[in-house]
Amino acid sequence: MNVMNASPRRKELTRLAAQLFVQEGFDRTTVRMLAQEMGIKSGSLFHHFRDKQEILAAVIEEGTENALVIARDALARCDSSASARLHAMARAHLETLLTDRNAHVVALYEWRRLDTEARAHLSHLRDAYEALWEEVIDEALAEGLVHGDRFLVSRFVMGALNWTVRWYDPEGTRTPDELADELVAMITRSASTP
Amino acid sequence: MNVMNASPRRKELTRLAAQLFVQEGFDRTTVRMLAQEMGIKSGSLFHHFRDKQEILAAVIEEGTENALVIARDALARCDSSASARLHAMARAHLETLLTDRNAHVVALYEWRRLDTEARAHLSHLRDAYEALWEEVIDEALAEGLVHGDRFLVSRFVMGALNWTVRWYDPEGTRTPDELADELVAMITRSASTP
DNA sequence: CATTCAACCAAGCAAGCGCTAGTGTGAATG
DNA sequence: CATTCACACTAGCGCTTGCTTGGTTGAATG
Repeated sequence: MNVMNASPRRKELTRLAAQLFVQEGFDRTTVRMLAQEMGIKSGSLFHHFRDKQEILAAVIEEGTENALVIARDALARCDSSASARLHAMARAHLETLLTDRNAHVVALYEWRRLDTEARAHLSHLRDAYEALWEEVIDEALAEGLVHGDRFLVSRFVMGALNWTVRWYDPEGTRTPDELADELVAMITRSASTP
Repeated sequence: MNVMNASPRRKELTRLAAQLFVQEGFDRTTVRMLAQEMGIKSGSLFHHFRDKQEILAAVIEEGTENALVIARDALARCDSSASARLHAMARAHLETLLTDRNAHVVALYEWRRLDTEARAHLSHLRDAYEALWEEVIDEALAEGLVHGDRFLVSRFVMGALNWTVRWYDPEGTRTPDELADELVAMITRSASTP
């Protein structure tokens, strides 16, 4: 078996699995469907993954790790004003969400299908990502850019952003960046009225 | 068979099904599990519902119809200012979402499992509900209570509200009404700065 | 040139799935 | 009193599921 490593083949298989999981949902995606999409037989699948659950974990892990990297990069690259950082974070969030869409839809919708150990491991990744958000929100609150409870604000913002995977049309007129800016504008116009 | 009617027995079974669908997900919930939860044998289930799909449709239909009724009542009961209507709509949304939680979680997460005809029928219900939202948002925009694109604003707001089912704790300190008011406050403080 | 090894396949098992067929009730209806 | 009806049961059919087993490749390694 070839578990626990990150061979290029495994990465490619993970990408294909993400697509199928989005199309059909995790439970309705059979190992035979996965194998066919990958151009192999169903038995061969278990050379790369211990079981079906591990494929799901691999998909979610990849997506969340990417999100973390992109968000950290974006924050490191922008200047240190609360406004710039808030914009950067929102843009980074939508960028990952909509370009690496499959993995994130799976993470959002199939999280509960993870078994206990996988969930424990991935929870840390997700928490690290959400910590970035709360940090940025804290700065925005401190500068009076937004008002309200830090917990509530970050949940509302993440809700609004994550919901976009349900309606956003990449062929439409708006870019993800414009979307992010509009949301930030919606919640920060209150800045000048204390 | 007893399909297409709304016997009290069927209503009760639908409520139980909603709970199981939330706990396990639609696909992982077997007809045998449903039957056991209902205190009957699996075969008897098909006296009340044509097939498993119809149980899902029943769950979602009930939830959406309730949401419509509650939202219309709330709008009819408040005064006609844009602010009052916006608050009423947000409160009504969270009230249904969090008290009739099971049905709505199913509607949000298992929508794609509906077959074509059921989806067509339920789409109308959902559209009617979303139309209420856009109406209220339009009024808020007209009065300068919020700014931005009507389409975007309503999507962002619904995203923020629907996301609450993922983190809201009914045992916590905040009531749904307070939550709704805080969200409205977050996006309307911009009113006095044109 | 022998060995190793990742990658694959063919075949199939045991369990579980949605659903059906046929039957038995006790209460309401005519 | 005969009939109907809603509701439940038993038994199981036909199929799909995730996964295992044992064996075959063709390229890389020493």
